Amino acid sequence: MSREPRREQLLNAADRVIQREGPGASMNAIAAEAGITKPILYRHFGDRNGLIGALTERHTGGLLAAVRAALAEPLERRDRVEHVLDTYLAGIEARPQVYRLLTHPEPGDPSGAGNALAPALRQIAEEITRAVQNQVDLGADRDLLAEAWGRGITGMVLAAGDWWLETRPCSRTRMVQALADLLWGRLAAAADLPTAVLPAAPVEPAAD
Amino acid sequence: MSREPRREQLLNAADRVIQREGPGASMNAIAAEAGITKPILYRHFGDRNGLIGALTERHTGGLLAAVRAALAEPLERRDRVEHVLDTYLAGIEARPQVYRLLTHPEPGDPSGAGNALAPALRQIAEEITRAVQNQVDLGADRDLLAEAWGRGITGMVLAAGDWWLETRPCSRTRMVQALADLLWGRLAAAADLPTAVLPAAPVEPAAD
DNA sequence: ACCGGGGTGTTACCTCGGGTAACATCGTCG
DNA sequence: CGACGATGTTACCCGAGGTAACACCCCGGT
Repeated sequence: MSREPRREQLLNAADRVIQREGPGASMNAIAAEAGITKPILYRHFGDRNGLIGALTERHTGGLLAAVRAALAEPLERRDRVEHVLDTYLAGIEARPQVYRLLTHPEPGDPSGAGNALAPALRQIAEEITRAVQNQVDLGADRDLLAEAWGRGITGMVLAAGDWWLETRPCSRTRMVQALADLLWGRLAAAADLPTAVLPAAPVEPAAD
Repeated sequence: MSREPRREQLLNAADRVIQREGPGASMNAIAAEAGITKPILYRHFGDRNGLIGALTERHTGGLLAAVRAALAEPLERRDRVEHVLDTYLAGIEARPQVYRLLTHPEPGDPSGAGNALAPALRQIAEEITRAVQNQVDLGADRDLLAEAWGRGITGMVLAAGDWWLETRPCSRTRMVQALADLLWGRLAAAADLPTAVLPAAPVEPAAD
């Protein structure tokens, strides 16, 4: 029997323990869950990043495909955007731990790190960029705008989605509306409030 | 002489080594830079989080105050938004390593982690939320919208800012324009491109 | 029947980073 | 002087990533 099936088993085990302990689960823990010891893991995946990477790719497919499909949906643009937002939120809602892994990988490599967007999210950002480039007429600046917006929208949904998952301030559809409204320029369209000037916000050091 | 001055010296040393090696610099390295050994650091800051926290608070002040000031600027709303965006980008541009520390802390604590926004950024998000609540008339939903938007905008700028810092695809002012345009509903306003339907994007596994 | 290779697995170890214990020193205050 | 509180030290513990060396087991070839 080739290595593939065992690899799958190991990934399943890793999946379970991460589901249970969140990312950051130790290699020992994963090995134990699989009923084996560390060196086997390392034989199969090289190092921790390899394991996480494999695990990631496995789940990225689903989310990415869902988002891609949503981006290609033959809807009015606003509806399409809402559909994409809802798809993402539904994804992170369904399996928080897994998507935490996708969206908040342990830093680990100090090499090219410093990126707010994990690989899976970078793929989503690229998907959005491509969609914008292909679907929206943005004139001469379109490449720059599409790239910046792809990253920006992804980061926006990531941060807002995290907050939503944590605090559950409202239903998913309401959240989708809120974000779509933001992207739809409601910030620009809304009227000023009467007292636009306020008496200087309190400056407490915020003992975090 | 009380502990405060020494604390400052130690923080300065930590600052230097982080400037040089990025976040993730080891306590040993920091101690060495300060010309001392680890236990002293621990006496002063308790643990690594304590040190990083102190370091963070030290720099958070500047960025936060700048953003807060920009948010309170008596400008047209669009100009104010641009001003805030520019302030943030200027900040991360000026001292990338420092702001990497503020914006991408090592996870460390597996407790309430899972948040896309570091403490410093959460403060900025709150600042934005407050500004939106106080300045923009959003009707009944205003609390929810303001909170969601605060997080969302912060995440957007974080992700886009990281990308911009890394690849420098354009000038800062251009980047500010791109993001302000996004927030201003240009995505909604732009016309469709002729061939809105495309021949299914290639589905390569993306050997990341 | 023998042997070798490629899979399985093991124990035991290394390194490095966070964190601590125990001890030594210096200056100041009563 | 003595005591206290800060300074500093060496030496250690622990956990996690990662590796070396060895053992087993099956299967196919000669």
